[in-house]
Amino acid sequence: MPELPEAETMARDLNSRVADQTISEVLVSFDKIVASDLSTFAPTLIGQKIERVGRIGKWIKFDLSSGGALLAHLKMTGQFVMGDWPGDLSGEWPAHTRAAFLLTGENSRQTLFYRDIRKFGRLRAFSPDGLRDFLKELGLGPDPLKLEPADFHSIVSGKKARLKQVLLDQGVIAGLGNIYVDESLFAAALSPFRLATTLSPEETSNLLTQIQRVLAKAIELRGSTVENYQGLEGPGSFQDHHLVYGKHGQNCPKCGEGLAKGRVGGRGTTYCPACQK
DNA sequence: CCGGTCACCTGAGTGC
DNA sequence: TGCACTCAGGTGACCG
Repeated sequence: MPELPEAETMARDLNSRVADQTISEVLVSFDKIVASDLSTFAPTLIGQKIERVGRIGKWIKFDLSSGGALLAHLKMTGQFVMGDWPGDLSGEWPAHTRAAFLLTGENSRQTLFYRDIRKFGRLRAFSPDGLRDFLKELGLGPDPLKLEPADFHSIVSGKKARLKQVLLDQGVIAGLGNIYVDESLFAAALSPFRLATTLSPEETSNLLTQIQRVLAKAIELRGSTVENYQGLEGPGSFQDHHLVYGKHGQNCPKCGEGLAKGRVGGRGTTYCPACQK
C-alpha cells in the first residue's frame, strides 16, 4: 500500500479504535518484522497505554504513555486489522499475520493484528530517547501537506536529479510514493524526466498545488486500494480517480494521445509524452 | 554526490 | 492445466 493517504487513513482509523487502550500482550510470529531489538520489543510495549495514533511521512506512530512509541512502516503489503485474541502462537490468526497486540480497556478486550503478505514491513518499539534518536537518524523531509511554495521551490530546485526521483526521496519530502507522484506530475503537466534544477518558481508552485490537491482528495476517499490495501474500516476508492497510474496503453484523459510507460529510478512510470513537459 | 541494480518476499497475471 | 516469467504501492545496500 501505503503512501501518505493510505498511512493517514490507517492512522485515523487506528486512532478512533485503539486510543486509550492498554497493550496487555504482544505476540510476534515472524521475527524479522521487528526491526528494533526483538528482546526488548514486548517489554517496551506491555503495560503502555496508547495515547494516540498519527502519521509521520509513510510511518504510522502509536504514541505511548511512557513518551515512547510504536512505529510501523507498512512498505508494500503491510496492514492492520482488528479481531479476537488468538490465545497463543498456535491460535486462530488472520492470514499472513506477523504480530498481534492484545488491547484492553475498561470494558473491552480486542486484538490488533499486523498482517503482511510480502513481509517487507517493519515494526519498532521505542523509549522516549530511542524515538527521538531514531527520527533524527531517519531524517525525513517535511510533509507535503504543510509545505509553502517558496520552501518547496528551494528544496526541489536544489536537487540535481530527475523530478520524479526527487519527489520519491523521503529525505526531501516525506510521504509521496509511485502512485501519487505519477498522478501529481500528470496534473501539473510536468515530465517525470525533467531535471529538478530546471523548474521555475511558477512550475514548482503549481506542482505543490497539484500534489496537495491530489493528496487531499485521496485522503477524503480513504486512499487507493490497489492489490490488497485497506484501512480498518474498509478499502479506499481513490483508485477510481487515477488518471495515469496503471493506465499505460490507454489514452490521455486530457489530450487523447497514448499514455507511455517508462522507468525512473527503477520504478514503473506512466505519463503523457504530449502533455507533460 | 549520483544513478543504476539488486535484494528483500509473496502472489497475481500473462504467454506459451 | 501447468510452468516460466514479469511485475507490484517501498526502502536500503552495494557498485561503478
